[in-house]
Amino acid sequence: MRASQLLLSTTKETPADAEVISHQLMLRTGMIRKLAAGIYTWLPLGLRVLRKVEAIVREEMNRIGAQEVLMPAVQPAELWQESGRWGFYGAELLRLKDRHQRDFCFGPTHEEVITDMARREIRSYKQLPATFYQIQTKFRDEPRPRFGVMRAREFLMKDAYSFHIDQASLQETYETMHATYMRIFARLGLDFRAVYADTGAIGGSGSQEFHVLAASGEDAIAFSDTSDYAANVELAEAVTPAGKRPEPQQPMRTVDTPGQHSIEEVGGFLNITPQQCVKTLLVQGAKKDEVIALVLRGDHELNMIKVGKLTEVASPVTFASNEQVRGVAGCEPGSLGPLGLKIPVIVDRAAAHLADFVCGANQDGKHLADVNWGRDLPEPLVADLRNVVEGDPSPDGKGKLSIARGIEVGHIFQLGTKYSAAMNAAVLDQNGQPVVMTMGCYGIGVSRVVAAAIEQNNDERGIIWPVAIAPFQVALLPMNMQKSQRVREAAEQLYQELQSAGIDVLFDDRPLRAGVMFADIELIGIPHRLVLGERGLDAGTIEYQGRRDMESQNLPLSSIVDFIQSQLATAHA
RNA sequence: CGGGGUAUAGCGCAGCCUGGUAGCGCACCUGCUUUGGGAGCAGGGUGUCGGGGGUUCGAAUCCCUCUACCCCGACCA
Repeated sequence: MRASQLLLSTTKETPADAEVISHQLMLRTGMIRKLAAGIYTWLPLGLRVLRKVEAIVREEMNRIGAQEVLMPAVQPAELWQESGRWGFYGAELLRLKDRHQRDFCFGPTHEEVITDMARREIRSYKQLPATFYQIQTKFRDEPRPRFGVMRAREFLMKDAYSFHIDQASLQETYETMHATYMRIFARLGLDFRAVYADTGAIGGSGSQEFHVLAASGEDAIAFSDTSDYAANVELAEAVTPAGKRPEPQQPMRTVDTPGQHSIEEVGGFLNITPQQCVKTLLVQGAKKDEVIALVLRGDHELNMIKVGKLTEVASPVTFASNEQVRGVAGCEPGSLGPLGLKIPVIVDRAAAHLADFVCGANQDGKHLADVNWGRDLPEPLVADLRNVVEGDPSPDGKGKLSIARGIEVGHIFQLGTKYSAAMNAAVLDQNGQPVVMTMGCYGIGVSRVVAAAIEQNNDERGIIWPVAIAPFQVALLPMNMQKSQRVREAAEQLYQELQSAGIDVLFDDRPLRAGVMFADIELIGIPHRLVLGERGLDAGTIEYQGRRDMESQNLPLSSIVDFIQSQLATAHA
């Protein structure tokens, strides 16, 4: 494509409201423009990238025999009432009324529509298993859209749904899909991890997320340094510490800690580490007006997902008010401790493994030291309450955990019969008996992938696209083409040759100074750059520089097309 | 939803406190020069100062109100 015919709206300045680098660069390069909060127009440059991501996803879906469909964005309320989600989904569901005052929603996901389609079209077990997918615009009325297309309200998603006669068949397709996702994200050129995950609002049993690793990621993921175990920190189990709990060494004593509240303050004051302290948090119980105490080691963080699943605790997890704390313990939150509380106390595995620890005395300005379970207070009720931390043993027993940040770009679920049972989607089995179909669902955030790729691949000059999804593979920059007939002719000829070789080339034929061209091409992140000038023509050479290269190199003009092809082939290997 | 903030040219901002002329940089248009790393000179304003109401002789500026957007906490691809 000729740059003179491309709407190339690059800017030097960064828009004030863009927080993360991918959002800034997508705006500066002119890939997207905001129309409203969380709603974006894809300009030509951005759409080229989006289409390339789509193409790879589509190819890989087709390769495993998934069939492409296109379902409506606007869906009738009846289907959602049937599945029970019209009431359950909440404010995130954008609801509409038509002129007859009938209720509709703009689809945030398509389990209902596909299940309805399947129950009408699929009659026999002989038609199973079957997988359908679409690449389509979704709308989720996020409470807080941010980071550009990373967390938009309107976004492009590939969603696939599989139907099965039984769990074994689902398991098979789920594993195929897992392998396909691995291929897709590898082909996209991304550094990613598949991790075990919570199932959230979609529901179902088994579930894995695919995360692009990036420091700005909104999720924390834990993975083993020796096995392939990886899980979202929300889910990763903090295992019971190895070995026996140490024996008590010292008698319990009360210490004055005037004005010391936080673990850091108390630890600093008593000259001990946070690992020797426990902290006590009070949350609302599952029963009305009940308060539950949770005890963690001082250096650990509460995991709201794990705690929310405890039968004793109200979900979502809500902290007790200061009034409730005073009512229960007779002190401020900073002096809470597990001794003598008249409410249920649940202790994290690591905290339960401590001996001679420090805790609040339930009396302002005082703490207890050298406290021991089973001696100074009863043996506790123990549960996994905390987020895993760097260095924790891996739950699979192999190696230690590392923590990394990730951007969730894909999620695969084993749904079971959650929707098919609610909507009575059944087929006849060998015996002519109706059997409710078992389902799986599989999503990829196509527009989010674009942002994630930038988040992972950029430098101070701009984006560095993986070749597979770059808007153009090669940029051809003629120097001073307006003045030099020779450069013009050579550039036009090379442009034709590159195109004939099937290379996606951006020919910068704009009448601009060299510096402007260089800056633009680097900003928009084209992986390979060719610079053609008088000097090179005299020597029969052309200047080549990869986007990540420090230096350019002069190569023979006669074989440059072959050279570029070999570069592109290497990138795909 | 809870808490905080912003709204002035396409973008980034000043002006507001102390009411009186609409301003700067970038971008954009015209001309000349320049031409391998975001050029220089000269000329050009493209604006409902977010909307509505009020105070005033006079409002970007003061008051009321509405809206939109952004940031910090509970969700998701």
